[in-house]
Amino acid sequence: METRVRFAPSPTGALHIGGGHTALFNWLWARRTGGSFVLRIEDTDRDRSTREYEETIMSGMRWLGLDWDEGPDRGGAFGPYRQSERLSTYRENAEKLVAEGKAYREGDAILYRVLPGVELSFDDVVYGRIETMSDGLRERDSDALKDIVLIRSDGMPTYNYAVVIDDHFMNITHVIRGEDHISNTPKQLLLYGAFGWTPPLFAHLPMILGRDKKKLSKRHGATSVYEYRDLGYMPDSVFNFLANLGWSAGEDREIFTRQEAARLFELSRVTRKPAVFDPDKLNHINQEHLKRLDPGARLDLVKPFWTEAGLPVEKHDDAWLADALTLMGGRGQTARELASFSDYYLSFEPVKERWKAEDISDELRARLRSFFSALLSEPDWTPERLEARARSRVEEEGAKMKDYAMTLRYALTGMKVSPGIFEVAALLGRDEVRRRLEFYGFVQSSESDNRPKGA
RNA sequence: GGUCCCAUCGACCAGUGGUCCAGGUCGUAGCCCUCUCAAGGCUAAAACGCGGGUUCGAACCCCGCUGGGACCGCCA
Repeated sequence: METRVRFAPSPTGALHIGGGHTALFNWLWARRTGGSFVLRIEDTDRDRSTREYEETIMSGMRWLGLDWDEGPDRGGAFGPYRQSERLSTYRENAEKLVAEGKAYREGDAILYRVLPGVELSFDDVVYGRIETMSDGLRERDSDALKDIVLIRSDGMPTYNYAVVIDDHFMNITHVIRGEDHISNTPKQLLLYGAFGWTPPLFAHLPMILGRDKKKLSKRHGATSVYEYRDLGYMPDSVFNFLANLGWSAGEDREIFTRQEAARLFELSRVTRKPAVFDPDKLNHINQEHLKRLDPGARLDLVKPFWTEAGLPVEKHDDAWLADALTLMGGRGQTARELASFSDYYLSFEPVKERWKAEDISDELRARLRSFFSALLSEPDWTPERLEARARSRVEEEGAKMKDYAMTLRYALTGMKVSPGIFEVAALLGRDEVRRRLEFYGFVQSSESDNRPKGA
């Protein structure tokens, strides 16, 4: 039988980390088994559900690379895929239970009568055997059994009822959802029993917690997947990171692509312990994915952040910019960081803002002038030659490389950290290096008139 | 209060009765490299919550305790 799984968010907000995690595991299982991934919108809460959120959730899923086979936007053989469009199905089936005496009306609502002594145990794919009785379905602080509302007074179905109807009629084989739904499962099982339907397999996923071990919420900072996109994380990284929460590929594999994960995924390897969301680990995973990117792709990723910072991206040639990013090496854990760490390639402005060359004595300035003019006169403008030239100068003077290299670094980048400064100088080109050094008074302006050959 | 779930380094995972004085990764610390910072290489500190069983033998099985968490809405 074909595997059919579903992700069923309610469109009352953006796609959150927890929802993304659930969607991801459903996707993984569908792809792993060659089955179908259904997107169903649970919009029975009229007050909070909007089409806009529905769209936001779908684009959040697309950003993560989670494509679905059936859904409100693309249809399918088991539609409609919005609960608000399935009202008649809910009503008809509830009426059936009323006719059989299993449910009753109360005003405009329909409630299912909970009988005591009904065994509601099930074998969870990840949690194993879970034993419960209908006797546990009580009202808070009460001994009375609580009947289950099927249809509300406003005509809308309740969550616990709608899921059962939908999962049944959509032929869902595996219900993969958060652990917070374990305690809803017995109620749903009761309804499957009432209809005489075979329930799907249930696989509950561990919760994702914040640093304080509490359920992830707004208090913990970024919680929607889009916030991570805006922070400069790659979808591949967020995917990879989320996949490692509650599951491991085994063989010490931690960094992988969606396709690799889909090939390796096993529901039986899902953990039961709630997992704490660790931003440091996400950073690391993002850095790994960033490193694996080819220069062109990395450039595409970083460009928007340069543009956002007001840097003149169009003034430079793509290949050159890609080289600059390659030179950045492993620096920067996100595209945003990488963009900010590399601004000096695109413009001298931020450099000037960061560094004023204030604490340079006249004596030092004189030495720097002589050093930098020697450097600028180097005919072969390559990192190797520049460094060799600098070294011999340093040796002659009995000075330290650090003194000159750091000043050069400040003058070219305005930062105290950067890639090898001779590499940076080589890439920037002789003219640009001269311009920056002149600005700080480390080179006589007149020198630009008798510049050496090859400039 | 009731029902249910969980319990390995600070964090994420590995581990399914002996090969575990517990392994990998992030983070942390140190060293190497070095013009700086990353990256890279090397090293270190760091955990089976507690108590009982079962067994020749338990991180792995059972019970209790403790500690976390979820749910108990005409929200989903």
